[in-house]
Order: sequence, then C-alpha cells, then structure tokens
Amino acid sequence: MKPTQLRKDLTYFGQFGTRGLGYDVEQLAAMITGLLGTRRLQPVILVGVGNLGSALLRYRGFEQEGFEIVAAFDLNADPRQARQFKPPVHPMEKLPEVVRERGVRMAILAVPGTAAQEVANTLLACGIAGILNFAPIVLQVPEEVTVNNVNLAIELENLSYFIQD
Amino acid sequence: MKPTQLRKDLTYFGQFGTRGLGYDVEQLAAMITGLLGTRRLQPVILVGVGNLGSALLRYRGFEQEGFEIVAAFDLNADPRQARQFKPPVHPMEKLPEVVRERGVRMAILAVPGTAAQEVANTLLACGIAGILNFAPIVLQVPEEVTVNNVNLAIELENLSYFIQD
DNA sequence: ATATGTGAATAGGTTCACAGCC
DNA sequence: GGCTGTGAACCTATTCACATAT
Repeated sequence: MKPTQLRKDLTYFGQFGTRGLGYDVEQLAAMITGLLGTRRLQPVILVGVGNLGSALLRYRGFEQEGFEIVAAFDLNADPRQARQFKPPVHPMEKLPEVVRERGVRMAILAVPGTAAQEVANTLLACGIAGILNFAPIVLQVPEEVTVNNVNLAIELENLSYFIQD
Repeated sequence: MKPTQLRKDLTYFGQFGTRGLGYDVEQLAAMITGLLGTRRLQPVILVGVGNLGSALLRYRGFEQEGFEIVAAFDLNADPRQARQFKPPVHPMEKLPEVVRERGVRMAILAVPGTAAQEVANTLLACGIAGILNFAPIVLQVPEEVTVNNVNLAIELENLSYFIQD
C-alpha cells in the first residue's frame, strides 16, 4: 500500500491532517475509532465452545480492540458450572436472555458447519446485527444482517496457490 | 457473486464447460484442485502451540482440503513427550530438520506478536515459501515468500463498522 | 430452451501529478 | 522542503449483451 492510497482513503471520511505538517496521530486514531464504532467497549457473544471456540475465548486480542466477549454458549454447557468461567459458558437456552439484557449486537459463530445455520437462525431471531462466522458454510441471512466469514482451510488453499513454483 | 463472474473467472484458466450443457462437476473440481496445487496431500507445519495453535492442531478441516499438519513446534515442548501427540509437538530446534526431511513449503504461524518476526526468520532460513500468519503484525519477508494474514480482531472491527445503525 | 464463452461497456479502485499549506 | 488533499489518468474487476454450442 502506497502513501497516496492511505491519504485517498482517509479523504472519503473527511480531512484529518494539516498540510506540510502531517497527521495528529491521537486525533486520527480517535476518528478511526469513531468510524469503526468501537468508541466504547462493545459486547460480543461467542457460540460454540469446541476447539476453536475455546481458543477464541482465551484470546485476549479482542479486548484490546474494544470488544468484550460477555458470554459464551454451547449445547453441552453445564448450567451449574456456567459462571465458573470468565466469560461464563451458558447452555444455548440462555442466549436470548443475555443478548437482550446486555444489548449484544455481534456474535462469533464457532460451531460445526452442520449446526451453523440453525444457530444463526437463533441469533437472527434475537436481533443480532453482525456475525463473525468460522463455520465453513455460506449462511443465509436477511440483507440487513452482516456476515463476515473466516475460513481457515480457504486461507491455506490461497497460500498454496501462490507458492507454486 | 453473479453467475457471469464465475464463468469469467474460469476463462482466465481455460475452457471447462460445454455450452448448452453445463460443467462436469468432477472434471471442474479436478481442474481447480490442480490450479490450487492441492492435487496431493501437502505437508504443513504449525509453530506456536498456545490457545489458538492447539485449536488449529485439533481442527480437522485442513485434511479435507488436502493439507496435513505433519508436526507442530513450540518453545515449551517437551522433547520426550513430542511424539505422544498426533501430530507430534517438537521443541523449536527440531524445526529445520523436519522441514528438510518432509519437504515442507508452508507454515502456520500462531505465536505471540512479539515472537512472530523472529520465528518467521527461522522459517525463511529453512526455505519456507508460504506463511499463514495469525500474529497481529506485518511480517517482513523477501518478495518470493507469500504471507497470508488472518487477524481476528480486525475481522471483528470490520463487522463493527458494518453493523452501525 | 438452456447453458457456457467472450468482447464491449461499465463501475470501482489505485496511482499520478500537482496544488495548497505549514 | 516536506507533507497533505485532490482531480485526472490509469488500471482492474464486474456486469451486460449476445454469440455459440447442445
């Protein structure tokens, strides 16, 4: 990425530097934070506490960027042990309640592909606005809901293509 | 994605369907497999067996797409226990040997950001051609090496931007 | 009829060249 | 001199319209 492109991109949102001097980094960062909608800590839930889900739960990189996983959900969660973890791992039934009470708008979906659409439907019914989907399927969602797919196998395939002699 | 685009994309690699009839799915799949360089099982190594690394090790989606994680490496691996896991988890010192012996060309990098560049340098020295990087830093690599970045925090930020009312 | 293949048209994104400001 | 802002030029990707084949 060249300097020109970065400047061009910024102009789509306004004018943030001073010519001849440069950008005030703090001010610029604050502007971007506002654009991204991460001005205050955003509550996120995680569904599916398998291998990948557990790793995401323990991953501390989200908080740093303004996200807080307020709760996780899994079919096999024990209601009595739910609060032993931090964030707590609840059974699926509790999902609508938590979403409502905490005003959650984003969910991380880390369940097997076979369960993904069904879980997504539950999320949609609760009014979730954005899904970060790790399941290797294309989710069917209404237009106003945003889905961001992360497919690890595809990332490897992509690499594979580019390293061919 | 519209049908036209898929057809257009395919034409960049040749002509695979028969007009009026359609595509022979099996033949088309074989062609794509060849293009991606996944005709035979590709050996991959994983470096960093923390939260994310362990999840990736247990993830079965890679094999299905033609990749085999032949070994993992971690600073804290116990040499005596190395072979107890499948794939085995070796200490870092063993990395060059395994890469050479198995003809490994791709590596998954799941170490903390602070260690990522150093580990990447080791990988480069062994002649690795592609890195799937989960560390939240921009790796410095020579031009002929391909890096594919997966940054989970950025994926969430991306979502956040699009779900703003 | 139905589906692919493709040149032309369109849209979108990147780079350039230079104007404006410290 | 050094850095940002921006219209124009350029390049790339997507869509359209239709030719081509079964």
